Amino acid sequence: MRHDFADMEKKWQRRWEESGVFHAENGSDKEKFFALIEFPYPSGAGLHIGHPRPYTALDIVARKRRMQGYNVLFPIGWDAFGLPTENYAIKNNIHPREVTKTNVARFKAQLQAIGLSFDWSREVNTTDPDYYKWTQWIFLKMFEHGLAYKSTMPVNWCTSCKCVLANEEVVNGVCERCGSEVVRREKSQWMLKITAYAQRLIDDLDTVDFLPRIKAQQLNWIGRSTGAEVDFDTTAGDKLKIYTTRVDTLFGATYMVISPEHPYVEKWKDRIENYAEVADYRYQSSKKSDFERTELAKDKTGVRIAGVNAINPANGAEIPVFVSDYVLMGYGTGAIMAVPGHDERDWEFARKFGLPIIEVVAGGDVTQAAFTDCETGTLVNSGFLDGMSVEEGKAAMIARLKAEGQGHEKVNYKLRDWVFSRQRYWGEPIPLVYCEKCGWVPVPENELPLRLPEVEKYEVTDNGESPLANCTDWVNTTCPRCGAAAKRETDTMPQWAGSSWYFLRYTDPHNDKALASPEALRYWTPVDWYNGGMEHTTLHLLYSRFWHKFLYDIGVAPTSEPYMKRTSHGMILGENGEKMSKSRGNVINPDDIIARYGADTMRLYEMFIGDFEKAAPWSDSGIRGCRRFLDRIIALAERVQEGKEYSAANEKAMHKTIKKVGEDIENLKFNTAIAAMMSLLNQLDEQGVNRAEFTDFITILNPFAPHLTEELNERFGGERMLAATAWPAYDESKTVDDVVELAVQVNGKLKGVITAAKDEEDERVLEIARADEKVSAALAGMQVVKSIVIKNKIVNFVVKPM
RNA sequence: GCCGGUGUGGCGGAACUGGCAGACGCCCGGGACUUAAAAUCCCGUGAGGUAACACUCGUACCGGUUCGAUCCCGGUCACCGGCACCA
Repeated sequence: MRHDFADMEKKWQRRWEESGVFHAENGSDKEKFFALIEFPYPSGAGLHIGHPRPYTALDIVARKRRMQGYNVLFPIGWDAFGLPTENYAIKNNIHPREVTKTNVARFKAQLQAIGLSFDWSREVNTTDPDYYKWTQWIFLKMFEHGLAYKSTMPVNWCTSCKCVLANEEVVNGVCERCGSEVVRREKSQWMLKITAYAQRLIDDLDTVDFLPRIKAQQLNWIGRSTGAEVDFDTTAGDKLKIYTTRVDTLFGATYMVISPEHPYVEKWKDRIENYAEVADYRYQSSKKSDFERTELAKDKTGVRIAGVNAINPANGAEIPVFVSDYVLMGYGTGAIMAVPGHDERDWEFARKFGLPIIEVVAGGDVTQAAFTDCETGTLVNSGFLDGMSVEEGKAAMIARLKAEGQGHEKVNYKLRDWVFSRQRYWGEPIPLVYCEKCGWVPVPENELPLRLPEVEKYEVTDNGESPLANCTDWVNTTCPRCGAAAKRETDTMPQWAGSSWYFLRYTDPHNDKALASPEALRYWTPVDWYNGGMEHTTLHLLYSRFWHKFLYDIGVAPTSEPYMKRTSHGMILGENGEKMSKSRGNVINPDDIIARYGADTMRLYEMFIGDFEKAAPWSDSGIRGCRRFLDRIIALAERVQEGKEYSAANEKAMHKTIKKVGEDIENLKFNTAIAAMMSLLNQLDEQGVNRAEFTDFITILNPFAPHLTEELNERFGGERMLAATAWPAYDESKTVDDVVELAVQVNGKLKGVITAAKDEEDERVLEIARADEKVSAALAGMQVVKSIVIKNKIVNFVVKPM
């Protein structure tokens, strides 16, 4: 029999859509299950072969849960604002809206061809004004609550995109998107105060089921450290506040360093004897990009501030103050005490500038290298701390500083506030108006969405302003508060905005009164299972957790965490084991694969290709094995014996496989689930199969290869679609064998395999084992010192020569 | 440097968290069917060794614990991912 996969697959995709079997139901009293995949950015390149891997995985989970009676929400949408679309639009002179429309249509057709069980009636698009109305609304709420603020600060400026980037978007000093150089620039930006949520973002990780490596990466990114702030008196008559994690080494502080951007450079201007030199150093540093500043890190630079010294509060010593760009303004207080004996950077700096190095923790040789071990050292040369461990020393020093009003404990985070402005066209307009009299005033809620105006050109203006700045009709408005002439904010939001809350919209996507109704949110959220790429761990995943916590705080979201469970998939690599890319010429196009093998085969292969969580190279011959598997099932269908008798062997295999496939799906072990079904096919092929057995088989295969299994089910007169059929139950007692094989070892070396009844008495098992020919040969002339029987598994005779 | 992970046949990968290493698939070899090829089906396939058995070795490397280690412990090496002048 020949199968026209293309027609057959289209037919079932149509049937599913017409029947609405995959529609999630609001207001149901069934138990819900919310499965979520990261909605794609509809790029011009079309769907990548990597997309279907996570999509199919959660599709399998969703299909199975539906068959198990859950009310399943498995939605899809488009994360469609963003630079690539805008750049393409500029280059080809097409409106970004049109580009988006085209790309979405293409993506949609491609996704539908895979047979994913999305509820297409809930499709969302971040560029739809009915959607971004609520993105703007959330921003305004944050503004109201003081979490959105404007700040002039050094920002990452991509020289090619002509756009500000968040720290997260700068990778190794270059733009994550285009790879161009990123420099620092002073700009006035909208910021979101994610740092206010740092501790909660850490703490609540304990309440969710994320892969350990995801939690570890988030913790790392947030970068909490516990230390102390200490005030140093200065000869300028003021106090210089520093942050340190090693207060125990205070006696070893022999100089201070402040960042070039530190405000004291200006504050002390009149006292600094070499101000010109200091100012020049500051200017030189400001010209360096972050990349240069860190890459050239090995060689420390700096300038001593002549005319101001600091007093070490531990011992009253007067110590010099330097400016150096190895101290960053953005972390701690922008100033440090330098303890060259016990900090590598300080040690290098001290060496270069000939500064004293004092050992205050014994255990190393500070003339050779900084001794940074906190576990083993004992404090020395430290007055009242002498003899203490590092930990004891910290506590004692903090107590004393507190008593003297010179310092206190302090927790710091590496996490910075989120730079939220983009000088670009294709993003959500920031709904604020600047009035000379009233300052920043929100656009009234009833005027949302604040739509993107039509403009002629999307290019950034030469001075780095958003293209919206040229749109004077739109920019010039009146103040919502006082009615005076005012100007709109012309920056737009970053791509991360729309994706920070999209999953909430799915619960009630057409609501025009709220981002979603409280009932829908209460029923559907949190997301039960969210799968996505590791590359989003510190960006999207953290941002959306932050937004969700805020929505929780203002009573919109019912839970403080958005996602109960987060898993991650590995990339699909090219056949040569390298990352797929046009330049490497190893790109596989999903359209071609579907045309050649069918969607079921592609689904199956992407699940069989390897460990779901790890990267795996594509293999053209590997996928043929999966197609062969389906062909063999079609062949087996021809040989189904109506009314074939009950077969104990088949029954056992069935129950075992149903159990294994069910469990493997829940554990992301799709590869072994498929292997188990391949084994089952081998068994049924040999033993013959009756209709009931065959039906159970295609039912558990249905989530993996939904089209073919529906077709076969229909051919066998199945009354309803497999998609609407119950997931088969298994009988635990029928998954266990009543006769088991045991390996028999002599001194740990395998000598033979015996069969015995399950849970057979140890004595009897030993008897059978001794009777085995090879075993008895191995035991001949030996004295058995010990006999070990592990139930249903193994027998081991420990022997020595007689 | 810090954090996380990985290392198993020619290849992708299995192995109930201490119990027959290599499931399942790919590739490859042999055979059947065919005028022939493709497709399909059957057999074989970790390495050494043997006429065939036997036997020996084998989960990156070295050592340890154990009746028994891919799994646990100590050390070494290699690779991948994240962070990184964060005091």
